[in-house]
Parts: sequence; C-alpha cells; structure tokens
Amino acid sequence: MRAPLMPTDDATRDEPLAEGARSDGLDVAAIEAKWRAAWDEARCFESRVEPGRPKYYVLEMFPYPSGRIHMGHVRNYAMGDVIARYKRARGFNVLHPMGWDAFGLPAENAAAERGIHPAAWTRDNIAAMQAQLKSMGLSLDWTREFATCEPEYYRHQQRLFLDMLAAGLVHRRASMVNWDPVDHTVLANEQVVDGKGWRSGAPVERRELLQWAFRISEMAEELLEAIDGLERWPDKVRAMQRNWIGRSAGASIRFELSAAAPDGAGEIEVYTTRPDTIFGASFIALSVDHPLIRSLEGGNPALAAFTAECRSAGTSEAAIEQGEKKGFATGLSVKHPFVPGLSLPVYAANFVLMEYGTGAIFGCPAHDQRDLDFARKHALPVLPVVLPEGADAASFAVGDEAYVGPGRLFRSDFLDGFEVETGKAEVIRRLEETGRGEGRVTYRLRDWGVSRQRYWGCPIPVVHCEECGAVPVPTSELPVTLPEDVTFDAPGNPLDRHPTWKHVPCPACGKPAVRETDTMDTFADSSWYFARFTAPDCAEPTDADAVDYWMNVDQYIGGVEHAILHLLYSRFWARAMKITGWLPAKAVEPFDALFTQGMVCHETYRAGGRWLAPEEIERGAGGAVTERATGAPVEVGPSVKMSKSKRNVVDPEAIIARYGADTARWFMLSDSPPDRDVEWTVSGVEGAYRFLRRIWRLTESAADTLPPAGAAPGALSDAAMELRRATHKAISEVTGDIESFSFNRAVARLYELANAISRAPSPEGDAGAGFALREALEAFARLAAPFVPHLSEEIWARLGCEGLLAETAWPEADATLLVRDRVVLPVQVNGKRRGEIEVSVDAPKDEIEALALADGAVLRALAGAVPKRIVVVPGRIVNVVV
RNA sequence: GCGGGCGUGGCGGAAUGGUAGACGCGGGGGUCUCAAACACCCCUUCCGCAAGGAGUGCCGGUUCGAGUCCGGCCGCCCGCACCA
Repeated sequence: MRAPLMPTDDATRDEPLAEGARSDGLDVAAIEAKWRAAWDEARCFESRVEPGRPKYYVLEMFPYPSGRIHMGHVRNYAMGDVIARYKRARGFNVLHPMGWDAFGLPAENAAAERGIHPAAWTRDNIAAMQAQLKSMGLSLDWTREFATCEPEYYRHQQRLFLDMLAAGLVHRRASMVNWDPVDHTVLANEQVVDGKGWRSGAPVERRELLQWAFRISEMAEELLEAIDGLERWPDKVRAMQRNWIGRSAGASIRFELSAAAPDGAGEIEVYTTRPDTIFGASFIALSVDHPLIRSLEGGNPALAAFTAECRSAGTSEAAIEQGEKKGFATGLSVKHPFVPGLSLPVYAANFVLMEYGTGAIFGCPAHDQRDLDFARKHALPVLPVVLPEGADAASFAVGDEAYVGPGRLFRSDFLDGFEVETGKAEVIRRLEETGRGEGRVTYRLRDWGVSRQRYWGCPIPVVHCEECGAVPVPTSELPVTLPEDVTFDAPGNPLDRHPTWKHVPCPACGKPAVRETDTMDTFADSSWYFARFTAPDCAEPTDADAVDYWMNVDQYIGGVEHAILHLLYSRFWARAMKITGWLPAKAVEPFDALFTQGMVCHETYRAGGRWLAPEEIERGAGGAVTERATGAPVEVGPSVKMSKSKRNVVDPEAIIARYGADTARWFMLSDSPPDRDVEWTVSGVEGAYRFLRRIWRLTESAADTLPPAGAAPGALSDAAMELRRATHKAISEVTGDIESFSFNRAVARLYELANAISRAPSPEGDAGAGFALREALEAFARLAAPFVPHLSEEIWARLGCEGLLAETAWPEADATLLVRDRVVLPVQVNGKRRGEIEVSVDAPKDEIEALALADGAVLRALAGAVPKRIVVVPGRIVNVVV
C-alpha cells in the first residue's frame, strides 16, 4: 500500500528521513540546533523581578525523573510553551521554570535491583531528561532549575516543616496503616492488591504506628469554601476536591449503655446524617477498631475471631464491594434517647469505618440500604418513619429496598408531620436540649500522614529523646542530610538500620538520642516547589520580594491525575506558608488558573496474545496488519493511553530525531482539543511534517522576490486585499484561540492562512502583492512561533526581519481589514436555507428584504405564498416566514 | 450509588441560538515523471443522473430559526464511594 520511501509505522526508528524529503533544503536538525543556541546566547527566557512591569507565571507540573520523557510530557510542555511564548510576545515578564520532582520509590527500586545508588540513578536520569526537554525548544528559564532531592532544596522544606510544627500544623499521632511484614514498610492503599503487598505478595497487616501528620483536616472548611473562588479551574477538578473533602452535616448522638461496658464506658457516641430517622433505629453498629469493641475482645474469643477476620480482609475497593455485611452481636445494648424502655442491640460490624465520624452508627433499616441489608440478615425490626408523598401511613412498608427519598415523618412522636430537613433541625434541637447529642459537621478529609519508612525522601528533622520526647532539630543545624553509605539488600528502611547516622545527642538535653528515620511523603516536595521557583537560590525558603512579585501562578498546566492530592496539598501548604510567614496572603490559593490536559493515546497491537510495539507491526495492501518479524496477523485494538504494559508507546526522542521538535509539537497541538485525549498516529505526524515543509517552501520561493518591509503601496489589487484580510483574520482568530486554550483551532487557522498564502498573486512586478505576501508570511511566522518556534525563527530570518522572533512583539490585527464591505447572506424560508444574496454590509433592511424576495430559489420555495414576516439579522441571515 | 463530562462524515474534530461538517487525516481522480518518490490541482456527509431530499444518539418542548437552550430517555468515558 505504501511505497518504500514513505515513512510508515516504523516511524519510531531513529533514521532521519530520506534525502528526497529534504529536497527543499530544510535541514530540520540543523535549524533547530541553531535557533536553540541563539536563544541561549541571547538569554531570551531568563527572567528577573522587574517591579512595575506586568508579570506572567506559567508553570507545568514538573516531571519525575524516570529517565526518559514520554509523550505526555511533550503534550504538557508544548502547551505551556505556547502560553509562555505568547505571553512574552504580549509584553509580559514571563516566569517559566522547570525542575525535578526527584525523590521517590523508583530510585530505591533501581538501587535494590541494579545496585545503583538512588542519588546517582536520579541525577543520571535528570541529565538525560534535561537534554531531551532542551531538544524540544521550550522557552524555559533553566537558570532556575532545581531537583527536590538536593539538600539545597530539601533543607528549606525541613525548615518549613519545623515552622509548621511550631505553629501546630504538624503533629505526631497513632494511626492505622497497611504494613507489609516482609518489606517492613507502610504501603499506600494503592499498593495493596487483594489484601497483599504489591511487591512482596505477603498478606498486609493493619497496624497502628506513630506517624507524623499535617493537620489538613483542621482546614477542611476553609479549603472547601475557597473552591468557590477558583473560577478558572475546571469544574471537574473543583467537584473532585469538594467530594474529597466530603463535608456532611448531621448530628452526633450519645446512646446510654444499658449496662456499663468492661472498660467502664457508659455510652456510645454515634454520628448520623439522618437524625430525623431516630425513631426508626433498630440497632447500633461499631467498627471492629472501635475502642469499645477492642475492650471486649479479651473476654470474648468469638468476637476476637470475628474482628481479626474483618481486619485481615482487604481494604481495597473491590474487596469491600463484594464483602457482605457481617456483624457480631456483642451482647450489649443501649437505651433509645427518646423512647423510654426501648433498647437497641450493639453489634460489631465490618462495614463501619473507624476513620469516619465516630466509628459508630445507629442503624435505621427502613431508610438506609446498608442498614436494611444488615437488618434482614440479623432479623432486626424495619420501622419506616418517613412517609413518601401520597403513600398510605397504615400500609407503607419497606421490602428489599430502603426508602431514601423525601417525605413526612410519622410514627416519630414529636417529629410527626415534619419534613426530612426540618425534622433534622428539630431533633438536633431536642438532643442539645436534653444533652444527648448535638449538631455536627463531619468531613471525609483526614489528616495527611506523611511518614514514610523510606530512604529516598526528605528527612523529617526531628530527634527522639527518651527524656525530652520528639525534639525539633535546631534550624541552625539544617539540613539533616541523607547519609550516602546505605544499602538496599535488606528489607526495610536503610536509615533505620544505618550504623551511625541516626545516633545523635538530643538537641535539648544533650543525652544520646535517635533521629527520626522516617522521611516525608514525596507529595510534600511538590507542595511548595512553585514558590521556590520564584527565588531558587534564596538562603531561606522564599524571598519576600520575589514571591510578592511572581506569585500567584497565573496558569498551571498538568494532568488530571493530580486533580485531588497534589493540588489539595499545595493549597494546604500555601496556607501553612502564609501562617508561618513564607508566603503573602494573596498566595493562599497559589494557582489562579488550572488547565488539565488530556492523555496521549495510541492503537494497541496483539499477535498470539503478545502485545506488540508500534514499530513491530507492518501494514500491508488492503490494510492487513502483520507482525514485521514473523508475518503473523496482528489484532489491532482500540486507542488507549500509552503505557509500557500495552507497549503502545512512541518515544518522543525518536520522533524528534526523525521529524524534529517542531513537528512533534505541531502535531501534538493540532488534532484534539487540549483537554481531551489525543490519538498519536503516524499519518498525523506525517501530515504535520508535510505542512511545515510546505510553509517553508512557500517562504523560500517568495523570499527573494519580496519587497523590503515598508508601508503599503497606494492601491492593492483585489487578490492582494484578499490576502491581507486573510492575514488579519488569522491574527485575530489565533490570538483568541490561544487565549482560550483552543490550540487545535489556532492550528486550523494557521492552515487557512497557509492556504491563502498558496493562492496569493505573484509578487513579481506587483508591489502591492509583494507587500501583502510579506505581511502574510511575517504574520504566519509570528503567529506560529509559540507552536513551532524553530521553523518560525528560520522563516523570520529568511524574510530578512530584524532580531529574534522570540523577542518580537505579537502582531496586532487591523480592525478595518476584519470587516468586509459586502457580505453574502443566506436566505431561509421557514428556517430552511433556500438561497443567498450579496449585499453591502450596511444595506438597509428593506433593501435586504426586497433582494431576498427577488431571489429565484426563494421564490420557488415560496411557491406564491405571502410572507408573514421577514427576520433580518444584519450580517448574518435572512429568514422569510410564511 | 454519588459527582463530572461526552454523543456531529470512514477518522480526529469546527460551528457568539443564524449557511452543519472549518482545518487536518484517510480515500478517489488528475498534473508532473520513462516510471516512481516528492510536490501541486480537483473531488470527498448520505440518498439521487439531476432537480431535490435527508441529516448532529432517541422522544418531546421553547424559538422566525436548535448540534447549541429546556424536559425526559438511551449509550459511552472519567473520578469517588460500605462515608453512616
């Protein structure tokens, strides 16, 4: 199907394109290197505080140094670069930095597997990825580059930690964790698969450990309310953050135990969002981790067996989803707060979470599905107390489905007749009156546990002393640096088993003590890097003048996978840094605008159950796809996110080597709206490459015949005017499209401008045509510069223009060229398009009506009918209504 | 279950309530060439020779006019979730 010289699906091979493809004299690799050197030389992209000059801070989420950039990076950074170059051309003092989110587990895994030190592995990766990013021609201020794994960065993070500790924003508390007994480490929920550690395969234990935690839950309400002000964030992300914080209003109710529990407890406090259904309560259920249950376990082996079983069950979603509602009757009972003589049995239940509310609920089976399932299983009463509109009070019953809708309360004593919402208020009022409970707001958001039993993270700057407790390391002794001499041949935390590092005198009393050997969650590193970029060499965490000038980030761009944790943590840190004096009040919401880009997808290929990479397949005549090496038929699967496991990845380095960075950038931005997924295709890349060469040929063929830049000669031909109008339309539209993040539309507008240039009259012997063509080509270069900066510079230079395009102002559209003096108006009859008329743009209505009614096609459609009304929308449309 | 989003040609996608399908990909035809490649030109929603008709997931509604707004369905994608 394809001729041999056409690059096909093996486009990821490194060979540059055949000579024939470059017969136009465009040596992509050479010009790209040349212009990058020119920008470096001119230091175009370095920025500094310039009081009084408007600034623009554009930031893309910084990468983890995995070793190679992937297409997701290309997309992310191409978008950010469009914004940065555009804003710079608009006269802003642009801050566009890059750095490395360099702590994390993969470095330790590499160390364990290959015997490389995590620091060496990370630094090598940074060097490799930095070279790759530089090859993209991004307008980054590399003088601000830093890696979070270097003491020059994390010393300040330790300082911030200590300030937060002093301000009460960090505390040490016991918390339940997933503990891998083989690897001797805490696992995140995502690292627990089917109840087993993802690496060790060992059954995970739930353990209580002392862990450092940021008190983010104290800020739940503020973090929630401030979401309303994030007007330039995607609704989706705002909704996700709201859900994550998970505010719910309800009541806590204290139920008096009929007989005191073994631990002396006299009551059980439950949390509910449906206090109005209190008269439908038929049982109490406690989490198996509830202190009362724990106190009962000792004297009740059957209960202990039950709780042990529940705790060993996986905490994964799937396990919970399939798990049935299990309960164990404790034999205890409580008194109903409003019904004298009524007692409710107390269960331990697997579906009650200790982490939410009070770890105890009252069950109202008629109006909660889980409670109903539980009640049916344990033969507990189901008492409807909410009567749906129109239902009969005497016969209304609940079967297998709980009634959770609105209605009026009944069989509820003093609540009878109340609506659900007013009933809630009334019962809360009564609870508060009798001292049996009160209204209470609960959040799903929990404190952020940051202790990690890892080596490759920021050391927590605390020393544990038997006498003094947890003692902060004095700021004068920062940084607490990671020891270099560590081994990864044994499970557990190398810091913990290091022979000397952790043994230090107590900073307070001087007696022998031990360092905290846990390191911080790497999310901490990325929670304030945006502030550090404003003054990366400052001796303190931030510089007041720099953060005052540069903050906030005007435009933040990254993947939606960070919609919750990273962004929420950053919002928390910004507030904490304001409290501790490291950020101004205006920066508590550090990201003014957020854009979340879609993923990069590619078709998938399988042969005989094996995944094949794109370069391993071949397309034959008739579209048949086969494996290149074996000729085996290949099954082509749907386009999904590029991933190593499905092998549907295309390496940006290979693409850049073959086509150049401009082609990669252009295609990445051309096809799909930036917030949607984009499918990477060879034909699309080919198309992008063809187009860039075409515009170069247009430049090349015209350049020597163009008049020098200057004022427009007196009269222009119609064709020249047509080109001028196309040029200024493109300027106007591309500008709007970049402002609205519609890069795919901007690209389409540039194709249109190129098409107009193709149709342009010859400049030879026609000064007006020459003027229009020069204007069009210069405009193309300037408008395309944010997308394809190297080629644009080359065109700019070829046209003999002064200076670097990277330092040239954005073009302005001439408004007089955007309006035409004559327009074609479609004419509808009853809303159906029947004909069109050409009128002068300011033609009076009656003239337009007369012309419309005289149009042949319109007359035919009217078929003699008399118009009842004629709607004329000036410059738009005419509609004849009969 | 809750929340968010999306349904438009063969494909990616355009379209302030105003000519649906811009622009690109793919496809077809042609020019150039000994022949290719490269490039350039024309065509390309569907039905129809044409005139014309139909058409933006489905059903209704508002409007002179609906892909767009409203109501109700259907389907797909993403996030969260024994959250009391």
